[in-house]
Amino acid sequence: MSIRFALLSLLSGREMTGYEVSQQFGRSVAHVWHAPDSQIYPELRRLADEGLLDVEEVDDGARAAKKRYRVTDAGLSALRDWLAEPTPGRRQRDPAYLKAAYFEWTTTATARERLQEHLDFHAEQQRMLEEARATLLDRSHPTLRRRLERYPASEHERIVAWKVFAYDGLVDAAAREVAWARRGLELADRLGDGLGDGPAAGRQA
Amino acid sequence: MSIRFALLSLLSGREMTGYEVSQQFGRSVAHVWHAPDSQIYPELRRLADEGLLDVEEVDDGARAAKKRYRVTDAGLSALRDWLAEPTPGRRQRDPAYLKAAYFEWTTTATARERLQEHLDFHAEQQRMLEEARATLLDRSHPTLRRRLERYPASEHERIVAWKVFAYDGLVDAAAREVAWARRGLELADRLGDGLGDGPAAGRQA
DNA sequence: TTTGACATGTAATGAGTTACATGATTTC
DNA sequence: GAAATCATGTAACTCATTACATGTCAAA
Repeated sequence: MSIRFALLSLLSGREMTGYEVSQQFGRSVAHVWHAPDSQIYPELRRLADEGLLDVEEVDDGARAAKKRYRVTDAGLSALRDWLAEPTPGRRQRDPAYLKAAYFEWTTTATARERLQEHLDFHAEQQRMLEEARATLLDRSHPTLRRRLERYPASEHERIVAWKVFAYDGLVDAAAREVAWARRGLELADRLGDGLGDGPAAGRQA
Repeated sequence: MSIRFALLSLLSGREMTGYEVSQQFGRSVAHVWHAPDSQIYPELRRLADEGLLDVEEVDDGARAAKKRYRVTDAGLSALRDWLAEPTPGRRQRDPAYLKAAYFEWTTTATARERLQEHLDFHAEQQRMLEEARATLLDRSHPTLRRRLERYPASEHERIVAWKVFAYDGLVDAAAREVAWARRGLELADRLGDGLGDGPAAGRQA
C-alpha cells in the first residue's frame, strides 16, 4: 500500500505528468521504494479517482495526450495521516540470508559465488546511494531543487536534513551488506573446499 | 517462491509433522524468512504433490490425522539447485525509510514517534537474534541439535559456521537499524519543534 | 531508416496477508 | 468447566511482478 504514498510524496514536490513521475521515480523515490511503470500508471489513476490527485489532460496536439497530476489538499492530508500512523514492523525476508543459513547443502565454491554476487550488488547500490546523497547534501539534486523553490530558505535545512538522514541509513545498510559478504568469503576460505562427508557431498547419514 | 525452500531447508534437518513444521518454523527459519501457517500448510501439500516431500499419514487413534513429511531425493536436489541459482537482487522497500525521507510533511514530534517505534522494534529483534545466535554457537539450539546428530562430528563446524554467519549478519542489521533511529532522534532534537512556515505546518508556497 | 525517447497502459500470474473454520485433547 | 495446545487448513483479498501492447516524434 505504500506505493500510493511514494507517489504522493514525489508529487508533493511539484506537479508532474505520468511520464515524468515514472522517470523521476527512478531517480529519487525508487531508492527507498522501487516500483515498475505497470504499477505507477494505474495507481496514479486510482489516486485521481479518489480525489487525492488532480488530473489535467495536456493535449500538446501531436503527441499522445499526457496527463498532469497535482496533489490535492485531500492528498496532502492523506500523506500526513500516513506519516502519523505507526509503521508496521517489517518481516524478515531476504533470500540471501536464507541461503546463507543453509550453505551446508552446497559446496564452498557455490557459497562463494552467492556471496560475491551479494557483494557486487550491494557495492553498486552503495555507490548509487552515495552519489544521490551527495547531490542532496549540496542541493544539486534536480527533483530536490524544484521542491525547495516552493519554500522559504529557512525551511530548506529541515527538508534536506531528513532526506540526507534517510540516505545515510541506506548507504550504511548497503555498506553493511558488503561487509557481511566479505566476512562470508573469509569464512569460505577458512572452511576450505568442503570435500568430505558432509551434506554438500550428497551423502546423508 | 522462497517459502518452499525455507520449508525444504527446515525439513532437511529431520522429518516433521505439519504442526511441528509450523512450530519449529517460528523458532528457527522465521528469523530469516517469516511465513504464517496459512502459507505453510498448503505449501507442504504442494511440495508433497510435486514429489519433493514424502507424506506419511500418522493416525494416532484419537487425535486428528497428522501428516509426517520427509524430504525426498528430488527435494534435496531442488534445494541444491536453488542454492546454486543466482539470488535476484533485493528491492528497496522499507516504509520506515520512505517515511523518513518525507518527514518534512509532519511535525518533529511525529517523526520522533516513528523513530522511537523503529528503535524499539529493531532492538527487540536484535535481542531475539542474539539469543538465537548464542544457542547456535553453543549447539544448544534444539532444531540444530537434532540436525547435527545425523552427521559426523567433522561436519558440525561447517554446518554451524554458516548458520552463525547468517545470524551475525541479521544481528548487525538490527543493530544498525537501532543506531539509525538513534541518529534520527538526535536530528529531531537539533531541528527543534519544527514550528514555522514549513510544509509540516500545512501551508504551501 | 532505424533507434531511442516520449507516453500510457492491460492481462495474467504469483506471492503474501487477514480473517475465519473446525474439532479433539490435555491441563488447570 | 475453561483455557491452552494439538492439528489442519480455506477463502477472500491485496499487493507486486512479468510480459506484452500501441503508437508518435525527433535525431542520427
